Amino acid sequence: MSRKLHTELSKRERQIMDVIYRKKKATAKEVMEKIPKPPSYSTVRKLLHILEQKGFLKHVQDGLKYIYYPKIPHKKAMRSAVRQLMETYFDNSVEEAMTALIEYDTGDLSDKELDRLIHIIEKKKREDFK
Amino acid sequence: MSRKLHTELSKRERQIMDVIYRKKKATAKEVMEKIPKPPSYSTVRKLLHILEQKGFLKHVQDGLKYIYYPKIPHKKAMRSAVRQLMETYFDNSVEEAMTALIEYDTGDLSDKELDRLIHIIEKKKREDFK
DNA sequence: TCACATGTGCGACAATTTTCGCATGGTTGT
DNA sequence: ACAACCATGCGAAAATTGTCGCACATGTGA
Repeated sequence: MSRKLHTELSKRERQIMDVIYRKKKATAKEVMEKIPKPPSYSTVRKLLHILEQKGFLKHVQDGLKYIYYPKIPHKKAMRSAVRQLMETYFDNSVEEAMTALIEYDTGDLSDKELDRLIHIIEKKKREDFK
Repeated sequence: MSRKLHTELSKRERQIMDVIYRKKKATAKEVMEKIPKPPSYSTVRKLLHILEQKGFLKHVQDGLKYIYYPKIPHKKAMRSAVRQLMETYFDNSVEEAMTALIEYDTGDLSDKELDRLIHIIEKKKREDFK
């Protein structure tokens, strides 16, 4: 049932899913506000409805309105997106992806955080020994 | 001219671009073979043509056939994809992304490579001092 | 209780995407 | 020279996606 999030959605559908994964949850109104070149409220609602039918979203009623949540959990969707990216741009090389990530840094990676990253890697090293 | 690769393509178009970024270059036939639930050869060629018109691909003639290349260079497209992923799933936290990456590792990250990663980070640390 | 604001559901139309088949043209081997 | 093969280009139809407006429901406050 859990279809392929990253190859089976249309343009608008993906934009909406992205918003919801970013915000963790959202109402139709919020989605509309976050979408590039937003269509009408009506349209956004329709798309949300369709995404729910397709099994990518679920909703909870909150007073009058619906709050939409991803049906595929954040972590699982993230993993699938990472795999997709790794395959497409990094030929599955973790090292290359790492390097790109460090370069991605927009200047807010503090010294302390860099140290923490080193720790993470060292921990991984030790784990691999077992 | 260089449109937004990751929000402005249709489903099939993205599938095709993904194949080409993976393989660095490809003929219509190769693309067809790599695509999920492939349509006819004819269709793939048409899509390639459209993508070229839209400015996402260019081709070079090789004897009879066309070899397609991405017009937006691999590195630039990669950065844009990484940014997109970082925003959607990691709230722009490099540290969290790192952790996910290390977990992604399927066991082929050798000790030596882990050391190299540490070096990369330390280099970054030193650079930041300037 | 009645206007009003804020929601949803749905049907119908518009636009875009996706598909394919057919015409055509260059290459190769005989 | 001419099949047979491989490739491209293009037009038109089918399928999907995207859009919106209208009808209806619920909560709110004068």
